[in-house]
Amino acid sequence: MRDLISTIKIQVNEKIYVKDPETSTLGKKIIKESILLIDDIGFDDFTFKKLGVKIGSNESSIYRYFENKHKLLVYLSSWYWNWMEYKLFFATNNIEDSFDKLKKAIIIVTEKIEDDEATKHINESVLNKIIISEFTKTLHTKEVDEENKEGFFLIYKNVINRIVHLIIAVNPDYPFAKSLASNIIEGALHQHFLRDHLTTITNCNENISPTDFYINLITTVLKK
Amino acid sequence: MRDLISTIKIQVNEKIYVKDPETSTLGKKIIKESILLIDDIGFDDFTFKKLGVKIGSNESSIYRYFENKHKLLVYLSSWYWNWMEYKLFFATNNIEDSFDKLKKAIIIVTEKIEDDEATKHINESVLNKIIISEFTKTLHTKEVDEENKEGFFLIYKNVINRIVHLIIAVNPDYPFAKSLASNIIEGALHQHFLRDHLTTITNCNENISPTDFYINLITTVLKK
DNA sequence: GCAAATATAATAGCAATACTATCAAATACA
DNA sequence: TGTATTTGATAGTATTGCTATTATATTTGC
Repeated sequence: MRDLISTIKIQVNEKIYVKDPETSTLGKKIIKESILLIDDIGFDDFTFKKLGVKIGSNESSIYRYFENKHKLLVYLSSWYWNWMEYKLFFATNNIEDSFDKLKKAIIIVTEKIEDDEATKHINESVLNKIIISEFTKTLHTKEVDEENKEGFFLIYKNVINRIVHLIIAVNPDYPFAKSLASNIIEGALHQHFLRDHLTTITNCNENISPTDFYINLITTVLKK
Repeated sequence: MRDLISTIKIQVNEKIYVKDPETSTLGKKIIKESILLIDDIGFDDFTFKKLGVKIGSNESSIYRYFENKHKLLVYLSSWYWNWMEYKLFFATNNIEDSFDKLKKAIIIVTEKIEDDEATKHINESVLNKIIISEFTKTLHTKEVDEENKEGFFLIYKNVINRIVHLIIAVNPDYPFAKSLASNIIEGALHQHFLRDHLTTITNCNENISPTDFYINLITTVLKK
């Protein structure tokens, strides 16, 4: 799987960037270092000027790759969910039993991420931290409907739809497969966030993981 | 209940504001019109300058009530969750059966909000729309840990804890009461958001509500 | 009813943000 | 080697997110 991911190019909607950052060393540097800088100072305080200083490049050069920092975050998110979809595919591909398959998928989308060494310019572990704390901001804008029409969130929706199909395979009579799937994806990020910051309103800690919570949830909810 | 709410003053942590907006007409105007303006143009584009123009007041006058727009949003959120807690209390107070009580509570926190005419300077229906699209931004900042220590999110956590107690009353053996409660509160906002913007990844629409989804969820999850 | 206290408005100003434009220098590539 | 493309450097603009100061209302306490 590691080798497969390193050869398959992660596809991101072309409208998200001005120039594809995968096509140059500066572009890859922008991706790599923006992940570290956003993790470090937070997306709200992140600017292209600061990123320029960090990578020893000019602000205006970064604008040649991304219109603004919002689009960069949408790009990083798309990259993350695309990578997640590959992981899902390879991890569940050879499982026969539909419930085991769903279970494996839930583990993949809710677990804490370790760095995948196959992608040298992206640290998935740090990217996962960004997704936990910043992903919601890609959706919660006044432009969400336009951007949705442009296909900015297609990859994210693909991941959810993959889970939807697995849920239906387990229990075709369950009437809320889509809501359950979107709830688990969003909810897992939220439980990770609560574990890190608002510890009194989650059961998740060093011993109990969001994965435990959601595996228990689907087991009872989809029981026939 | 309507009368009770109009007499009980909604309490908000004093550290959130510079001067209590409930103590003056300008303060109340700031609250009332900021809700409408944030709903109109979105929190990201909202500025004190624009609000000043809208209420025919000076930017600097608004700064005497709130340090910045983030604090104003935290204030509006606190007000909302405090109001929600009153609603929860009065709606569940006289119910004996623990499951009916929980069910009623879930209806209250997940349903679409109509304006409560008892509070003249706050349109709860519009405030609910803001909470759906902007509440997550109060938490997802680099300052979340400090602000949590200062008690900025106490009222929000109170609402969740109230649900936690109701869950435990229904099934004391269920091991994820806190995660379930925080998932439902956050998840319901998210399902409302998806219904409005990303309709393909939710079952919620004009006929099926987030309430239906979560009532079904607790019914199966907490079954003994 | 008047003085004192307080609240609000008006204006100015400053540093940072979020860009755009232009031109020069470096690099790639044919 | 010449040309195209990419990057860097510099400058500039409108807006944001404030703070400070002073003037003018408005409230209140006696």
